[in-house]
Amino acid sequence: METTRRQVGTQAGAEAEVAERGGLRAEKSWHILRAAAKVFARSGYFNSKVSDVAREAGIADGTVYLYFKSKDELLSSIFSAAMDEFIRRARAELAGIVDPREQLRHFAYLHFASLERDRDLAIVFQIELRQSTKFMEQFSSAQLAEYFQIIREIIETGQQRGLFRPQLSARLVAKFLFGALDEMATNWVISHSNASLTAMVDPVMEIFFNGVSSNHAQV
Amino acid sequence: METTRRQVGTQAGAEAEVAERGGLRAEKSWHILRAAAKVFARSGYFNSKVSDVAREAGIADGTVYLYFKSKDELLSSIFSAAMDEFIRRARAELAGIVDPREQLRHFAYLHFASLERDRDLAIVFQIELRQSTKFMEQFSSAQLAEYFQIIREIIETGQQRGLFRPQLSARLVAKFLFGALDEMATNWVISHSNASLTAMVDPVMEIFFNGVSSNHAQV
Amino acid sequence: METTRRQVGTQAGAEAEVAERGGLRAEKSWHILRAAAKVFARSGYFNSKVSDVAREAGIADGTVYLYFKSKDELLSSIFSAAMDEFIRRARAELAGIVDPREQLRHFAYLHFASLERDRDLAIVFQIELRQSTKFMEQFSSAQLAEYFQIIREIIETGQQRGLFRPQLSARLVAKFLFGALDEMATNWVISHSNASLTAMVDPVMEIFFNGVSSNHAQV
Amino acid sequence: METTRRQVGTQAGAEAEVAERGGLRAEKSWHILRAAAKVFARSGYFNSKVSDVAREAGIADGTVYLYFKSKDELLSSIFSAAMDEFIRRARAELAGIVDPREQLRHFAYLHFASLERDRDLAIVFQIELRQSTKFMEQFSSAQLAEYFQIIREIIETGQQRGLFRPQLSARLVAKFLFGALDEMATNWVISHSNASLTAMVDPVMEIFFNGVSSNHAQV
DNA sequence: TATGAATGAGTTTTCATTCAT
DNA sequence: TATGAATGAAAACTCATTCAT
Repeated sequence: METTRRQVGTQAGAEAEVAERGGLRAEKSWHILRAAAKVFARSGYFNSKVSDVAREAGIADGTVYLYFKSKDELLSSIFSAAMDEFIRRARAELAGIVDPREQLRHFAYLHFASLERDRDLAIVFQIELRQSTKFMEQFSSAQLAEYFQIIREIIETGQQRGLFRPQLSARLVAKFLFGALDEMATNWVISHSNASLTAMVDPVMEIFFNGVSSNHAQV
Repeated sequence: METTRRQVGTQAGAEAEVAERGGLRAEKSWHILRAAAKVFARSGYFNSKVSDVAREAGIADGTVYLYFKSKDELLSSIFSAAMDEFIRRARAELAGIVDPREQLRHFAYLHFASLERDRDLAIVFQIELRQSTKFMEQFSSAQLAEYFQIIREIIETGQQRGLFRPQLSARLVAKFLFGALDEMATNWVISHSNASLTAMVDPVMEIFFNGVSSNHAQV
Repeated sequence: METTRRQVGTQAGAEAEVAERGGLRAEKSWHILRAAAKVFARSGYFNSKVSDVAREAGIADGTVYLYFKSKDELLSSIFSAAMDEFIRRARAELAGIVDPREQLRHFAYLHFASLERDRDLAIVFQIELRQSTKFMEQFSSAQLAEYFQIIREIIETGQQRGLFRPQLSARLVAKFLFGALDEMATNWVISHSNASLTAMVDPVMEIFFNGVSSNHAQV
Repeated sequence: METTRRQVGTQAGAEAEVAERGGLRAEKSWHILRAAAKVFARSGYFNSKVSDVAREAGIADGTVYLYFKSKDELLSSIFSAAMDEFIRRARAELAGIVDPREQLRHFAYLHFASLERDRDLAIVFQIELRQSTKFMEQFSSAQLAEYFQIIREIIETGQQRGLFRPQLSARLVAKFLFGALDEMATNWVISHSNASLTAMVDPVMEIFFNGVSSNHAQV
């Protein structure tokens, strides 16, 4: 069974797409966010100066503040924008899949693909965004909640259909899966791996579905 | 099958134990580290001032620098000290367990127990230490490597004994497990949960061993 | 034979002149340098805080760093600016004098006059700039070299014209003269003398030209 | 006429001599001063730590304060001790010389010789001691006064005997000579010259006595 | 909208000096 | 006398943010 590769698009494609969706303001805003992601990925959030971001974006320092109200908001907006996009796409693409197992697999694929096609974003997501309790508490609850919600819904559907073991807590399973995917992603970023991250989807999901025990001996 | 609860000790017990092991210098060094963990956990690393740590430890600002050469080293020493202790204890206790499945379960138990008994440490580990590429790259490789190595060894032994599926990459499985455990821990910290973290060991390991699929349908 | 007193200008005159020559940036830069010289002269370089300089200049602390990259550079820029000005003026005015003896005398006059008309500068030059090997080695070679070069050229010309004893090392004579002038200046500064420094030109040059021996007995 | 080379002694000789003159306290005090001079010469006064001096002297930090009451006093004591020694020696040796011209020459010789035989001392004298108005004003007056006094006395005697031009201000001439000697010394130190400093005595004194003008044309 | 010069709050770290032993 | 652990004052510099143009 193969990893589904529905058109995830190239990075350039994504840029164009986003640009055409918004007006001029949205376009510039997005342009600044791209610059910020690149700068943060290169030097780390704390070592990056707002003026570095401005220079990368080809605008004056003050202009950044016409679009974002603080350096912090630059970081959280990178997260929000990418998460919105991810969730929008996930919901859209998952709607076309029937089997909850394939839905989960595709969800994992989208997760990895969105990081793989934009390494700057991956670095910001896996490394820079983890700083500070502020982010972890503030954003986790707000936007990650929907991420988890999607997984939970699929799990619950799968349980209703007899595909997943019914006694498992859907909430726990969702965290379990996220933890596994997140660790793969972090590891891929930190190791500066050139290997494909999406190639990990099948092996990871295989363990997730079947566990590590052989002949399914109950432990 | 129950989670093994070999004497993990209380936090107070641990303090006394460490103190008697070292000389006066080690004792004071450790005292400062405790204060730092408490302060960092309370306010976050970046919002904490070295003078806060000094005050918490009941010493002068400058004295901190007689034991640690920078604020950064305070953070990394919290990690190192706890990891050393964890690994030492894990190796010791795992040696007394024969079944690789029980070894993994106990490993997970130790992981959760060491965070649960010291919430300051847990916060520092799950939140504060994730900041900056510097830490992630610097310490990951050095000390986390041994953490992963222990898991891998158990996995491989289990595979040789026919307990774990032989075709799985031990490396991948180790990351998978760590990711799941780490996410549980982070979630426990962020949600300010009063629930027991160690109580999650069995449910988590159950999924890890058996997967989420019902009747083990190969996906 | 009198000391030539070509228009050396007042301090106020000098300020205006420099200001009109540069752009706005140069003007502000120069304004900060004046403030720094005043503060350093008053309290000494090490006892002066950058914030003292900023307050004296009527700007914010950080603004100093938009024009100079360190407190050190403030000190060295005072030297450089004054030396550039001195050398420029010296070369210009010496060009109009034929007799090498009068050239040397005028050179000494300019040296003393530039210190006398700006006591802050004099204090910085004679006292504050002497601190640290760093300055002495760094700037000596770079800018003092031209100072010495001017003297040497005059000496050599004088020797060719039979005015100065040909067997003397021009290099040695230049150091000899500088040493004598420098000591007079330092003494004038340290003693808080109200006496005229330029009044010392003729007596000093007289000894320099004729030596201390009476009836020219060869010693 | 040759530069007199009365036994000025080696540095090792000097150390022994001083040591035997004082008691144990004086000996240790002197030992610390040697260490301080070495450290200050190597790193500069401001970059040197009291603990560096203590380590160089092979004693504990606190012990330094049993002999000197501050880091500042360490610097000024180096000056005082060397000046005392210099003046004592100069007065003693000059007493055996009749001709004021030879006295001056020998005085210059002693000045250069004492720096040449102890480069650490030379660096401290020519560079480190010049820092801060404090030193320049405090010590100049106190101990340099006697230095100048010696020169003035010789000058005045020489004038009475018709050897030096009577109309010259002895005070001015003393400064003139000191300035010239001081500049040679500073130059020798800064240029890291391996050339002999004492070799400069004769050429310098020759200019001092006879001036630079040829055929003694009155300028 | 865009600019970019100016602001000024904020904190780690050093190291001379002390003093209990 | 000697030690050296502990003290704590002190300041250069950065950079996010503002605002007059």
